[in-house]
Amino acid sequence: MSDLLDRLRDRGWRLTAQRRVVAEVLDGDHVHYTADEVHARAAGRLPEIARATVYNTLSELVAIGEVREVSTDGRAKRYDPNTRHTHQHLVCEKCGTIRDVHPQGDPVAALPEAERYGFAIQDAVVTYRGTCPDCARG
Amino acid sequence: MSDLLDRLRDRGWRLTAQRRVVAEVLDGDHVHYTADEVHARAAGRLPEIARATVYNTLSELVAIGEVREVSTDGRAKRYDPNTRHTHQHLVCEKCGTIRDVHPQGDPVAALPEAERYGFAIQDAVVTYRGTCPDCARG
DNA sequence: ATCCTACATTGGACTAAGTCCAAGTCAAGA
DNA sequence: TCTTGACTTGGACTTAGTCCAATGTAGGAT
Repeated sequence: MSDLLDRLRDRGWRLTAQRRVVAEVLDGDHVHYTADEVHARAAGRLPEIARATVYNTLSELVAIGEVREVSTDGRAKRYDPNTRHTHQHLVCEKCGTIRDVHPQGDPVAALPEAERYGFAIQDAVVTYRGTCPDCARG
Repeated sequence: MSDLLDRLRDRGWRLTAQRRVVAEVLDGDHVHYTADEVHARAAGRLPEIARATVYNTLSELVAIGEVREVSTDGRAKRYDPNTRHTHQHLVCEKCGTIRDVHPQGDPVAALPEAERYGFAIQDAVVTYRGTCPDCARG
């Protein structure tokens, strides 16, 4: 985590208490909070933090590539701090749980030239949809 | 298109003027309108149609599998009437244009058992992101 | 150690996308 | 043609997110 703070400082970021707690909240594996969830957790440590600040900070983290924006369900966007290793997502249709997964091969290679319509393709986002073990039991 | 109306009638739908124009708007290839775009086009033919009716009709069409809901960008959902042939989407990052594409192979097969976390996987949604020829020239 | 100031934060108003509901309308079967 | 339950309406409401003027402060300059 402190390495993230270091990277931010290297970029000339002012290290405010607010940015610190947002960065702390976004620490860990399989973390995919919505902006409101980040705000709620950040407010646990720094009660007066404003929603606008959380949105600002998240947008900045996305802009510099430290956090990925994920919109799996057309509802609130989620923020994924794991940008070190490229990965895709596995989502439970019932409860919305998200796991990071690593499929084999390159999905971009599966798209034939004739299907590219002259686009310069940058990447492919894959979302696996299914039912998690907990929901299957329920 | 009238085959869609037939299928709806077979399901016991009341064929109102409103449902008719929504179905007509959603006719064609590479159609991916937002709810508001559907409403605007429908209102061209039936000026008094309410937004709520368009939302209702779209939800029903999605529920019975005649239309697919697509959320590529975390903004408004788009509605895709092409559900006969499974396909994925190619999106231009700049202008938002969407094309239907047909990648080779089954993306679900690319996910190793060890990466499935006990989920029962139903399908995979793939979004190719890139820049379309028009935007590349601009 | 303190001062400055450009950058950051705040909170409240605003927008976009979508949902909900009570009252009115109408498609289609009897 | 009548009836009725399904459908539509429009406006209020919710959720997610953006914007902005006023205020605060991190960190370099002195």
